[in-house]
Amino acid sequence: MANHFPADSCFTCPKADRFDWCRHSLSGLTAFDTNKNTKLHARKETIFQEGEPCDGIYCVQSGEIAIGKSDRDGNMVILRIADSSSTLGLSSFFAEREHTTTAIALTPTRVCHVPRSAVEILIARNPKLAYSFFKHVVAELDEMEGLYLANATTTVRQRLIHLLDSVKDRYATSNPNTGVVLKLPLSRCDLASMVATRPETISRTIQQLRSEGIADFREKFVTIPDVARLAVEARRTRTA
Amino acid sequence: MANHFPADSCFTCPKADRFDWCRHSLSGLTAFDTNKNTKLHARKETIFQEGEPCDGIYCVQSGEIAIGKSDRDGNMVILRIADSSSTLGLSSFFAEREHTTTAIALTPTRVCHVPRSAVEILIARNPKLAYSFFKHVVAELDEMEGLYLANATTTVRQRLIHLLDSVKDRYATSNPNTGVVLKLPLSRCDLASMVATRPETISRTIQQLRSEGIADFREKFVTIPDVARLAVEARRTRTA
DNA sequence: CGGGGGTTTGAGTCCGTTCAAAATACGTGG
DNA sequence: CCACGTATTTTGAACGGACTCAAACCCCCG
Repeated sequence: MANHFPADSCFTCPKADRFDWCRHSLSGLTAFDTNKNTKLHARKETIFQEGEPCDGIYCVQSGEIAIGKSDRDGNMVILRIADSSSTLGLSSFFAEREHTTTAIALTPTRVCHVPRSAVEILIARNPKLAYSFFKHVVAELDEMEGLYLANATTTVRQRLIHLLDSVKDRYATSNPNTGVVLKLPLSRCDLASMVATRPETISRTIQQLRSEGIADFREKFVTIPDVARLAVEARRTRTA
Repeated sequence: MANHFPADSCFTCPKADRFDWCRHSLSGLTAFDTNKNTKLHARKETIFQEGEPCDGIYCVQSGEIAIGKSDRDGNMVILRIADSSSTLGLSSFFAEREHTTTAIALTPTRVCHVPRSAVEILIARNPKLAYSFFKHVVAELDEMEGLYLANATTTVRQRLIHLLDSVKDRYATSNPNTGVVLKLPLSRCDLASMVATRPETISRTIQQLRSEGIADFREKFVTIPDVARLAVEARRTRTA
């Protein structure tokens, strides 16, 4: 499982620009350092799971993490993707209850776990921090409401295109004259979970997008000849 | 449109037990009273709308309100229903941006609008209040994640049954030996929006539930012979 | 009594699912 | 570094749930 080793110090946080909320709370960081816990997770490893008690928050230093939720039959959907700019577990932390989602590493990942007590100390010293966290959660709520709506009113093709559009900046590798090339940390199954459909359907939809000249999937690389077209195509229902 | 009249005083709030966050903040209520704005909305009236600037929060004193979101083509889904125990607009308020959802009265409704300045004063006097609000938003996020999952993995029939199950306490009118009777403030169109489908499908599903003896819809009244069965049936895919 | 919105019913179609098999990628050990 | 076994992905065919469009129906209100 996860690789344990001496915790990183917040004062030498490998994340160059730290976390948005962290930048403004440097004075309280010593509380963090005394209790922190840094772990390395391999691909597919679980960082935390639905139903597990939540005893703090997670700072993602590097890697890509899928945040998902599954029902009793084992069906799983990916709600969002967290990366090195993310802080995980905020909602469960503030609700003071078990995790309601599951976090799984999509790539090798380095994560700091900060226990409840340390977070509370930090907030006590800097009350505005709570607002910063609050805004994170609000953004997630807004995101979820949008996802829910999109899922109810669009086709798989539209959702997949929209997904590409929404991650095009995050995963762009190069921009030669052939168009933008994305390197997705997602398998076809992951893509399926993200647009709430089945792998078979994703496969077929990918073929369709290729034939339409919208996006060309090769392994985990996606070539998009005309990025601007994504936004347009995301609204079209008919294949025409 | 909405019926304006002198604002209610928080000190004589018609809501007997006040709001959970309000109960603990009585000392700051004078700030509210100076600026508040009480409105009466008729059925189908809009209380606030997506894109509108958010300049405070709303306390629902009485009535039922649909919180929805719609896309550019006018498709609308109902995300949740607010009633007299609800405070509206918290997420937009704390995100400090326009409303991302629309609130429409399902029944005649009495709502107090509390401007931003007043809320801020109240929070300043009682910082714990922010946590109370925070928890509200977290609960909504959790709810949305669950809805999203359910929508992706269940049929309309399952979702409708689950909906009945989840509102059975809120709308129960009587409990004669014929079973529980609910009085829903929802039209068939509203039901459709709540389970993310079309009115026609709701109509057909209702027929199905009647023939299965699960729920009998008559106008806005729903008779449920065996409430315990709802939870069971909500998991069954096959009609068998 | 005559609209008119909401609801129901019907028929046909489509998108996405399901199940099954073939093809391809991938990791692991020799 | 290659060969093999496993997992993932693709392809195919058939099915089914929900949508669409359209018409009939019904109830409420004026």
